[in-house]
Amino acid sequence: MGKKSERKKQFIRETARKVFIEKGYKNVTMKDVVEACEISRGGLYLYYGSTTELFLDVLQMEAQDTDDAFSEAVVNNASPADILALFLQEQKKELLRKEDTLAVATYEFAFDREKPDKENYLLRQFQEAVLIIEHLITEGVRVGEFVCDDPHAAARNIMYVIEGLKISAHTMGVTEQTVDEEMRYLMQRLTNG
Amino acid sequence: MGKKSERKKQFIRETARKVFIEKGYKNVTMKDVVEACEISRGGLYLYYGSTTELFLDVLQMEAQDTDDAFSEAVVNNASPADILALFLQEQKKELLRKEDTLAVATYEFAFDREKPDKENYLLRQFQEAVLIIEHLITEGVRVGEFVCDDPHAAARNIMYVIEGLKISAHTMGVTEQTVDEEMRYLMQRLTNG
Amino acid sequence: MGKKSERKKQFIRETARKVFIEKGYKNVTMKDVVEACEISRGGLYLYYGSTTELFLDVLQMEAQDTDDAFSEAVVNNASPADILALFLQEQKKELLRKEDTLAVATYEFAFDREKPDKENYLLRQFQEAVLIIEHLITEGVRVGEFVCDDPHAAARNIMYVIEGLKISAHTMGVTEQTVDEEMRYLMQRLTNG
Amino acid sequence: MGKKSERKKQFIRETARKVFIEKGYKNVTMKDVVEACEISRGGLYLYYGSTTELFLDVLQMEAQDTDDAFSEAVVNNASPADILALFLQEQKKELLRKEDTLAVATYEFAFDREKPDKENYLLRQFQEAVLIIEHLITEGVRVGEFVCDDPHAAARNIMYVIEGLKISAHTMGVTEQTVDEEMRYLMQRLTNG
DNA sequence: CATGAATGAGAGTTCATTCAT
DNA sequence: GATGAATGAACTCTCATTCAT
Repeated sequence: MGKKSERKKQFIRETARKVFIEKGYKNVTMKDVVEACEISRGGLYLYYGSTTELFLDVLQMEAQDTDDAFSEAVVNNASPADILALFLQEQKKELLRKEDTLAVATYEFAFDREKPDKENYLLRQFQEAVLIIEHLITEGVRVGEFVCDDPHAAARNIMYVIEGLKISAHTMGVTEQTVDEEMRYLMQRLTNG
Repeated sequence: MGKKSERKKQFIRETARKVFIEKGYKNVTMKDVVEACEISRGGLYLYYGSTTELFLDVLQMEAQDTDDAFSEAVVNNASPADILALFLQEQKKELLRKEDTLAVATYEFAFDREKPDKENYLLRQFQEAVLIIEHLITEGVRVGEFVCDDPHAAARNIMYVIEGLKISAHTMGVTEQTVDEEMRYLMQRLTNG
Repeated sequence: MGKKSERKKQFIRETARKVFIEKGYKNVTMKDVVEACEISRGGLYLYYGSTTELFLDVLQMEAQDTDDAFSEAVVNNASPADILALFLQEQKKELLRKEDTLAVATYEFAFDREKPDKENYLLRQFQEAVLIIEHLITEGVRVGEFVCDDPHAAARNIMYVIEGLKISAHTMGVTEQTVDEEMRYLMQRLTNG
Repeated sequence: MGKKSERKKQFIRETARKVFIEKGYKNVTMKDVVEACEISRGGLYLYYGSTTELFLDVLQMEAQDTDDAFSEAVVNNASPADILALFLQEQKKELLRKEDTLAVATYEFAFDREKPDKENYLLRQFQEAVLIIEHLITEGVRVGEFVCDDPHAAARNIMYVIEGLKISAHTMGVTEQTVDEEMRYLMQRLTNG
């Protein structure tokens, strides 16, 4: 595949991303993508054989972008507590974003029984986040900002709360106030001891 | 619809429940249900006009059963800490049950745009659970079993952790050990102060 | 079939008549009739095996009623011109009645290829009307009210105009004024010579 | 849709026309058309979304062809009386054609409630015909062929007779002799005065 | 590479008709 | 007689996928 094709593939991927954001995963048909891209049916099949294949590629692209975001955050020279607060703010923003998020599509994809489960994107994201938080807590404890017996357990618990908030945001709804309160709750536990 | 057909409706509902457990929500077609029930195409439509209608009814049945389970638990004369521990054990059991759970179907249903959103089943379940836990914590504080400034916030946090564990169980997987650790973590916070 | 059944059959027939008026012939299903009558599916089949059978019976009932109307009109002792004018007024009223008419259903029925063409209701109605008009014209000529070479041809022509107005009323629409003008046109030809 | 598919659309339209002629309007299903065209189910939907859409297109095609026929007739240099006689002959031929006519389907279509009533095809045809006849009569009066006080009324009356004959032909049947007699009757009135 | 017409499988839905009660 | 649950045939419509150009 030459340079030109790669650009087209990228165009399809990005357009499909919007479609997945709008309609979730299971509701998206190849026809939807064809129409959104304004290309021919056969043209799409040259690049992707199914919506699953497409979504996997979208997900991978997403992962790269997210990794970059993470990196940026960590590169900051701020104190561990500040970075963690920043991280939670990021999560909050993501949580409350109703439009323009792949969250629902990603959940639906994860639910899908007959997908090629090459690697679990959600798991990797989760584990990476736990590692980062754990690291921050450890650092925080070291510099006296945090009090915590078991940084790993604390980090994992934070992530489960965030997961709980995320799924709740998309199923039953959460208010900004609720998220704020939960985030504060998480921080207090680390600072209060 | 007489007595006889009410029994049949129940039969369909229960059979469909198994189908939803097995295939989720979006993957289930009226044909699937027809085949599982071994009735005729038209026969099913006599009772339910769509899988959505069916799922709503399954959900309602589920809610009734669950309510009963809740009641039983609370009726016990055990101490608040014991009841909460029991409750968490129930949640754990539910969490780890991979087969025989409507969890995924329920999530998928909640994601569905264009469903008649009469009342949010998940939200109600969540709020009821928060109330119960809050009550238990308050009681626990009163009898000196728990230490807690803000029982409502604590209760809600517990439920978000459980939600996080639940969705994680169905997307990235959680081990029994992890659940145990999280549950212990939650209890400790209430007892340690 | 006893007295009671005959009454029920009549009830069905009359209810079905309303349904045919409302929905035409082809659009009416046995289900529609069952629902309109508020009887059971099987119950309807005890009396009528199909909508065709039902419509034939409705038509026959209609014919009887219409015959009575005709008789009344003719029994009058008025002059032939008066009776003919009266007849045309009746036709006008029928023509302009948009609701409460079986006209469309009757046409649709006549179009139906696979009906048992026992006897052509429309043809009989038409021929009877021609006979009556012809008779009136002959009488009118005799008493010097009308001038007409060929009463049969004139009568038939009048009926074709009326048929033309009737079908037009239900396909393209006709105004009361148009009908009036046509009716006057028909009468003038008989009186002007 | 390129050139090639326009040809196919035309093929479908023409094939469907035959189906409508044979079975009327309401009896025709998409399946019937698919089978007549010997194409796939989905293939038909590529061109037409419903039998209604199809029929509207058939009707429009028909209108074009008819318009051409009209034009030809009028272009003739014959006398008004000759042209009118020719017109009536055309109508007679159309009237008596039992096979190969869309008349019944067109009536059924006109009866259909819930159709998109963009423009009333029958009405337009009727009004155009009235205009032409009126013009012919006026010309005929001018050149001394016809005697007529009110050409518009006469023209409209002629059309109602023809409508009456047409609907009668398809509901109760008319003989060629009857049509001839009616046509002669119409001409005589214009020539006799 | 790209197109888009074509296919056919399959889901949804409605009803005429039957039959056990 | 009467009921209404049950069946199955028939239709509508949508897409994934292929293939000739």
